[in-house]
Amino acid sequence: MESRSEQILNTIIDHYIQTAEPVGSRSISKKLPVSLSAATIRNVMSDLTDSGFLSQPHTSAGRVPTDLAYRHYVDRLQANPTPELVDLEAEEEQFAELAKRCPRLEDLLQETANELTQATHCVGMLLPPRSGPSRLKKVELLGISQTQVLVILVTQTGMVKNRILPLKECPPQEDLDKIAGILCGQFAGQSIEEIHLNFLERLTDDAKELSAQAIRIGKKALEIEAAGEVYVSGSANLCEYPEFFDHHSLYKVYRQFENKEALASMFEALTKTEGLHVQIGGENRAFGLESCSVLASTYGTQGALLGGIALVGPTRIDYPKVIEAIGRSSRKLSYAVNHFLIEGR
Amino acid sequence: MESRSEQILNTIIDHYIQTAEPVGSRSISKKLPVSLSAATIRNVMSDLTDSGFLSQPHTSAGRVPTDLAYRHYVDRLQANPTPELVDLEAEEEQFAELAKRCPRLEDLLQETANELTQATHCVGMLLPPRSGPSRLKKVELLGISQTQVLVILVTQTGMVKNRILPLKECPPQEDLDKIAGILCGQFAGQSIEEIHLNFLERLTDDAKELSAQAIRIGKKALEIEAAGEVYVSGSANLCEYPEFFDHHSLYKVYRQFENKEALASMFEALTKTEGLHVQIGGENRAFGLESCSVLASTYGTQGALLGGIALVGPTRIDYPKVIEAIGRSSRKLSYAVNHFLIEGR
DNA sequence: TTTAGCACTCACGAGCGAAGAGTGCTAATC
DNA sequence: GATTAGCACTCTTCGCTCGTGAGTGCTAAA
Repeated sequence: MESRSEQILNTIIDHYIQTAEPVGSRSISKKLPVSLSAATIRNVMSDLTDSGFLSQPHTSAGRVPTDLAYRHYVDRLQANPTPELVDLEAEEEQFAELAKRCPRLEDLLQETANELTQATHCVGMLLPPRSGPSRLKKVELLGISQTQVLVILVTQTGMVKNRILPLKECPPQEDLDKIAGILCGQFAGQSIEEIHLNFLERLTDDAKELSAQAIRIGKKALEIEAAGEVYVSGSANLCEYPEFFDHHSLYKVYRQFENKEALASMFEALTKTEGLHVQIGGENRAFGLESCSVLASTYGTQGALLGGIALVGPTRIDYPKVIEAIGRSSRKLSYAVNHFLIEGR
Repeated sequence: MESRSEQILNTIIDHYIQTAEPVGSRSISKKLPVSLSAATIRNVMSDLTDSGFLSQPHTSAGRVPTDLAYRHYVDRLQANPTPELVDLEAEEEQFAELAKRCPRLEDLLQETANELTQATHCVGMLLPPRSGPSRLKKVELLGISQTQVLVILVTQTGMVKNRILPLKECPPQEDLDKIAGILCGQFAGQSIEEIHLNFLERLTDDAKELSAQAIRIGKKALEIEAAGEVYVSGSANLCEYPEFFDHHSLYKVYRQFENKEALASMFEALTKTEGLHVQIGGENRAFGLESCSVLASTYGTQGALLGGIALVGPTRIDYPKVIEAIGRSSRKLSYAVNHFLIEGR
């Protein structure tokens, strides 16, 4: 793809992102820095249509970028990132301000997601950091009925996870306390994930004190619960986009937003590797969001708390702006997670 | 208001609920059990319009019920409740099934809300039971940094609440354990609300052991956190209703659904007294939902866990059906809460 | 290779008229 | 006096036509 047609394509995309209307050759001719007649642009546009970068709603209308065009546009954007004017000091200050307002990590995460959706007019999604890699601080076992034990795990970052374990018969509270004590003594300071993987191997020296049932309870207690909740914010924003004025397409998207399994699997796919991931239109078919673009970024660091943040909008999203915004938020969240890690040590 | 015009009004409402189209005199004449000509119906409809029960989109169109009409309709519905064919045994069985699937109270609540939204095509809202009235089982204090204490409260119903307490200086863990131990010893089995109200009076005999700071921590630890999260489910359902095809009205409503403060204050207003509450159209202006009807019911019992469940739909909602559905759900949730109370004792 | 010119296409909006649903009023009927 | 039939009237809706204009594709000249 030679440079001139690429330039024209990008101009078309920019224009379409602003107006949401099919773009004609004349408006591009006026907008281009080099002087080219509308006829020339038309020839190029015709070629671009043939190669699948543009499409026409009808024969005599202007052109609309296809998913492929956006793909190209975003790839170029990511290959030549604009030198971001990041004022790290100012950011850190802002963050300190935020951290003061939100004593709990969860609140801070939500607050950040809310800010992001307001700034971008997209729908924000937040995957809280997985507790797996964070280190155990305390285990508590409480019998709450003849057949149920309440397990409370506290991590060194101050996260509290709890679930109820169904049992055939619940041992007396003293035994539960003893099991919890042994688990704590042996595993505090280790990552929950690791403990769980090698539970039996690690549990050797004090194991004789424990009955088979106790070992079973201990092992179950440390099971990491299913992938966390996805927090969705700003879903009303989608109503503003002309591409979703049609209530049926809106319905389809909103349905997906309630399909927590789909969202979780989306995040799983998008946070496999660190950094920013952009998925455009049809690339999201697996998650039922083929009319949307999804931009996702990880935050935190591998091995520590790793979470994900994503923005969902129409494919005609303002990629440069949104990419910058999500970058800033992801830095903010990384600060936050580190902050809580250090403070929580 | 004499009986005949009331009958006609109710028939109009029923018809409008089904079709969402202005109702004409002829269709009512055909639908009424007694035989009346369209002209007669017209006279009555004209009177009803004068007294504010009906309105006309334009002069030559049929009539549409006003909020006042729905108010009448619902009041009559609640005054003469249809003898519900409630098969309590079957319900209890269904509930047992559900309880088996959802070991945690929270999951059960959400699952029930989801079922309800699917059955009614409304938006469901759930206010989890307030923890205030439930009895304390355990208090845990964990220092997680130089200036922060993590407070974990466990109730006898197996609810775990946690928050981080900012402090000038965090005492050593042994002191925290001691404080927690004393709190537990003195207050276990009492309702959190009560403890908090009379904290100082109740804390006498062991108080000498505690420093001023410890007492302050203890008091703060038992503070009931702000009104809980409201869980919203099925918001996509609104897209299906013709009254929300206009994207702007949809936007307004969805905005409100994200305004958690408004929702919380709505629940506060609607769960002040036990039982079912119906708020129609303009009656919801304070919560920004003047284009909707809200049906809310409490569940659980005063003094135990009291929560709320609500359905939001267009004012043209199928009141009889939805009232029955919410009644069933509220019974189910009350079972659940009792179940968890008894099991958790 | 680029550009000017031109014929052609097609959505969009305005304007118009017929159809139809529904009303309000009046006069006749029970 | 209530009810009803009849009728004129209103107003939306739908389909139709037609002009407009944005935009295209093609061709021939620069």
